[in-house]
Amino acid sequence: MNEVLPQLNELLFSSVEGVLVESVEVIDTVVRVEARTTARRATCPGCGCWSGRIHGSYLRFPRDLPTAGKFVVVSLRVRRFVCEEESCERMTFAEQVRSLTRRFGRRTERLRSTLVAVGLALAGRAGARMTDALKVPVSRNTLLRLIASLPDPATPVPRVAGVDEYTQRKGRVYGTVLVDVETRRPVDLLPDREADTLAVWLAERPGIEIVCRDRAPFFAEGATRGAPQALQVADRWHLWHNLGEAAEKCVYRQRGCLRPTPAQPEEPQEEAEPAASPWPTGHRFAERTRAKHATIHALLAAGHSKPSVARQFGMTLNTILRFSRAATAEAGRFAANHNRSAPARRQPGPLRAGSSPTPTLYPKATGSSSKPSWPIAPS
DNA sequence: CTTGATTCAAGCGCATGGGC
DNA sequence: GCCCATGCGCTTGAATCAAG
Repeated sequence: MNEVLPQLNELLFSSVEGVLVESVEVIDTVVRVEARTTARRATCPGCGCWSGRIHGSYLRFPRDLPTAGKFVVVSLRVRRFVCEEESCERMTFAEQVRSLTRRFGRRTERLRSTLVAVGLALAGRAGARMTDALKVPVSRNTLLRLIASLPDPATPVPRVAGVDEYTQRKGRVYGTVLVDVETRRPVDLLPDREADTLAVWLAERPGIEIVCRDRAPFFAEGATRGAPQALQVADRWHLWHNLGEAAEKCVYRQRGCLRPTPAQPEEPQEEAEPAASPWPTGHRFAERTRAKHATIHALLAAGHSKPSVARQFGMTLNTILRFSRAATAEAGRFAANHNRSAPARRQPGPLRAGSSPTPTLYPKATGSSSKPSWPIAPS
């Protein structure tokens, strides 16, 4: 056996210095490797000083990469050293084996890097299934945590920066996502969607030549202040989105010109009333708006004031007024979008530096509503 | 110097809830 | 049904202290 151990040592820890294999035992599906550290000294993680004064030792059981399809557990005896530096806060410290262990680590570094590679390639659930096949099973949460703990990769300053908002919790918490439009890769995430935050981020990257954004006033202001040298353009998605909304509302306004479909004699007639709504039954948005409309009317009927209802819903008073005047939720919804056409609005389209849409048309992120739709220019 | 007991904190798996 | 964030409780390593 003594002749085999050096070969096992070379096989199992060829890239690890300071570890000596003492025995290898196979129990069913588990390979248990007993090993110990051999270094005479270790550096204190607190002060960085070397110490050779041993305080004690204990066993650690880091999981390792599988061997021949069997789970491998290393029974590693590590020592605790006494830190002899008087100014150091630590009295003792445990030694770590470079490229094998880390503080609080329950896996060897090579197993950790393998799991990171699986996580990066397959992400949570698929990655977890793959680790089962690789005989190193971990949960999907563990893979995601490993990826999250990686340092952020260095990203070059984009020439064309895409700016849009994202939601951490829909209707409540919004942030800003920045994308390199040319490589189509995300560059950074900002914790909010404030003009100041975006302006600071852009000002730190003077190489940006074009800012591609939606028409939110806080993005317009942030881009104008932070990257005055950059050309600001509207992104394609919002142009199509605005166009689609405009077409939808135009058709709705002219619905009176549409000839009614001849009633089919065999179909039940009681369905005629719900069909008057442009929203499909069961649609989440439609049901939510109908419920909101009914609740607002109920509260007003119960004697609550409109400002009080507005506070309870986290809406502006104008929105409550529109709902209170509307006989149906559908009327309230479209009144909410169409009755605001009094001030002149800009058409969607390329935006020059310094230009910004009318700020009052886009409510601030107050944590009360979901992302509002953009107002449409009057036809 | 060694050993054992104790406490604290990090790592981990699981359950749950919200959003889509 | 899937994805993701979050919280909870358990396990285990780190750190400290006391006793032999």
